[in-house]
Amino acid sequence: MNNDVSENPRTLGETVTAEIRRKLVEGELVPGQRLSEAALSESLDISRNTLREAFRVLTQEGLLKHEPNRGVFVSVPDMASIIEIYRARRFVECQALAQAYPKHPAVKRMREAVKAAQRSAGVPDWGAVGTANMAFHAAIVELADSQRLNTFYRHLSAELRLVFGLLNDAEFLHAPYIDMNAAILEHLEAGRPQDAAKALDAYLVQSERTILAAYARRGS
Amino acid sequence: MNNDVSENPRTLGETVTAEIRRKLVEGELVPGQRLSEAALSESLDISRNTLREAFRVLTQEGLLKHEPNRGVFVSVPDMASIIEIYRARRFVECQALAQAYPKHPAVKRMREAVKAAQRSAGVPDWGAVGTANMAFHAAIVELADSQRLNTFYRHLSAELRLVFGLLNDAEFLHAPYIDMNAAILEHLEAGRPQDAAKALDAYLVQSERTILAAYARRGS
DNA sequence: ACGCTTTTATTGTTCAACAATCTAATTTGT
DNA sequence: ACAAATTAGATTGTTGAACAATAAAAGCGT
Repeated sequence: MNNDVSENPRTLGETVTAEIRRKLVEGELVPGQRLSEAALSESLDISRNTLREAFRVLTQEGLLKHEPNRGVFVSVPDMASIIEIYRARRFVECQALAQAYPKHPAVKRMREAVKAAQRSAGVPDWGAVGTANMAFHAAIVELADSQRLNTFYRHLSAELRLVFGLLNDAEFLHAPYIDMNAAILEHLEAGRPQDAAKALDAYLVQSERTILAAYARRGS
Repeated sequence: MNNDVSENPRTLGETVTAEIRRKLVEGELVPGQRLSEAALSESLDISRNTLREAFRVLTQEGLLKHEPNRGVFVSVPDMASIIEIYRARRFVECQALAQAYPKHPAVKRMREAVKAAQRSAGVPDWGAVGTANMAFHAAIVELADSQRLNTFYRHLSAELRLVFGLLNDAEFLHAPYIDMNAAILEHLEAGRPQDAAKALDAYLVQSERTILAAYARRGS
């Protein structure tokens, strides 16, 4: 069906969609915020119609919420969403890892992500650590060799970054997991995908707990 | 994040999106067909801008393909897509079934789908059998208790219906699977989710082969 | 038949307008 | 003062027309 995932944005609409998406995942637009068509279209120097097309795409991706006749808002992740996202993550990632072929090309990307995370942790640059961490998990999903699953996971990740934006310090969110990722990779490369999946599951359970706790006491 | 899946279409744009989606999955619009903005907007009696918003949504769902400056086309499933879709189906469905709780509410929906399929097979109404069959598999995914996975699977299903539209007789596509579904359900209800998952995997492998074969000799 | 220009049709994008609807302020009744 | 009803204001929903940008088709000379 030739659905290329995201080739070079060609049209203005695609460009602006990517731009708004960036602002969303980088926290420039915060959850709950209402995105006025008039204001945003003017600030981006595009027409309302073009902006509305971008809104539809990003709403479909779960980053925006459209309330008819009221406007579009940046999605506000609640606890249920966080639990939901992690449930889906465990579902997809663990299964992908458990049935992985240890010499799959994506393993190389996992390895590089681990190294990048360790490097950035030494600087330290926790933002970069977070990025590397997400690349690691995206690579895990790639093990399943499914374009559609990859796209699905990308949307999950983007929603999760919305959650991160709600929290503050990224350090304790990512720091503990560098070693766990390394261990998971080791299991996989040693031909023990089941152990890798088990370690990943533990990772995700702990991560979910940490995020939920941070979410519960956010703002303090 | 409150992303309601598909409440009653309120705005015209949402209504027309649903209408075009229906035409796509019901085969009224066939793969490869180009959807002219001028023609379609006039036939639906809506403006081009509203139509374009609908196009963006349906493109995101994988039903349409957007080629900048050329137009939007109904996605043309090729063999690679079929294989991809089935890979994702096996991934999601088998995992959902394997870890299912035998008393999950979705089991009831599975049971009803099986009964509906058997009833329609007696009529016979193979279109209805196909619909019931898809409901059965959607219910399997519901076992995983993930809204996001459900949405993902709904998109997979819609793409698959595009494939069906490419083929002709629906009978042999669905008829053999009524009993297999019943067997899967029995395994699950008897508390043998692993066996159910195994049977489902066999089901999907066979279904994929059948579809691919029919696809290869389509038009004959 | 081939490569090149020109024409034509379609999409991309904007703008202005108005209808429909929500929100907030104001008025009104008690 | 307070609640309900009304009004006014702002925003979204939708349209139609317009023009620019691009791609497909047609023409043309060789």
